[in-house]
Amino acid sequence: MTNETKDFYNYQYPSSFSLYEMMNLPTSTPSSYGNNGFDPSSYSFTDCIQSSPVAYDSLLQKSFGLSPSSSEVFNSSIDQESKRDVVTNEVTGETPTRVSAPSSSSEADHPGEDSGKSQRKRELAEDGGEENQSSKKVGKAKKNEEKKQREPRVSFMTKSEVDHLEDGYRWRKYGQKAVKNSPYPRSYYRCTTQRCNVKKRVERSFQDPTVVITTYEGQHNHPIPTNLRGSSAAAAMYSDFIMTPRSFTHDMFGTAAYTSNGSVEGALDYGYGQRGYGSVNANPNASHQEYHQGGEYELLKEILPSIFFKQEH
DNA sequence: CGAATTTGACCTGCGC
DNA sequence: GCGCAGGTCAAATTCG
Repeated sequence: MTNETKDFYNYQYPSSFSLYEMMNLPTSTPSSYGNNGFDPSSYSFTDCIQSSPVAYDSLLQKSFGLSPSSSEVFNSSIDQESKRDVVTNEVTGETPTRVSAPSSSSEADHPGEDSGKSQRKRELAEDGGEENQSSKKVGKAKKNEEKKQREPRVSFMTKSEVDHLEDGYRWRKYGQKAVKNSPYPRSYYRCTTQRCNVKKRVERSFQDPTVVITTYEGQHNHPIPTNLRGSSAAAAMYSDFIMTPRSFTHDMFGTAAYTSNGSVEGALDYGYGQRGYGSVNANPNASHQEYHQGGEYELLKEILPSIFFKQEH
């Protein structure tokens, strides 16, 4: 694996939480998350697992009717700023590598920057450049102020023939860029709902063109548009969705299904129709729901409405 | 005709 | 400071 490849994976999948936390097991590196007081073991999948204390493969089986041997497992992660520079290459299982926040996250670094940016651009056009310097300075000052915030990101890989998988939300494409060292472009989408600034990037893996890498950024603040709920079936028809937290994949499947290039294959029904905003999840424990408000768990529910949070009985 | 997509230009951060 | 790469804008174009 080349360095670029490693960078690629490190960028896409900075580890955010480990299997140990997810499974509520003791971890030897508890200090990893102590920087900002954010304890991922209190959020993310930990409680998902806790609320349904089964092994991941059992989770797959019970929740999705999948067996590890029949669904292809790739990676996903929840990206949290405080943990961004603690990175393990879960794909290769290589030694942890320190990776600084990538420049590609520049926009993510400055949510809400868009308006200022576009305003600046408009000013440039309208003023004929006379106010260029001042407007640039304003932009920079504004940037610094807003630099702290960064939307959490979740990325995962999906085996699919279509680039843009239907996930129940409405997206507007606002850009496309060629990706270095990849023949496949990266597409940029923004949620079309007003005041919802969730974005997602979609690109095809240059290593495995059958794999689509989707990165979500931010949290939806609205329900899924109801008139789209049925349409996801089409995407599910020819996509094998794989939802595997990055560390999860490595730690668990590194010794199990994931090792020998390990794949766990199968189709997964998106089933968005079951989902309601903030109301549907796999966790029958109401207190958990409250507990997760605003955490990664919520984010996951928003982003993956039916993958992990749907249970049919 | 409005909404969505395309695409070239532009902006920003980072590494050298 | 410069060049590169990622990310965004917005006019033009296409689509339904």
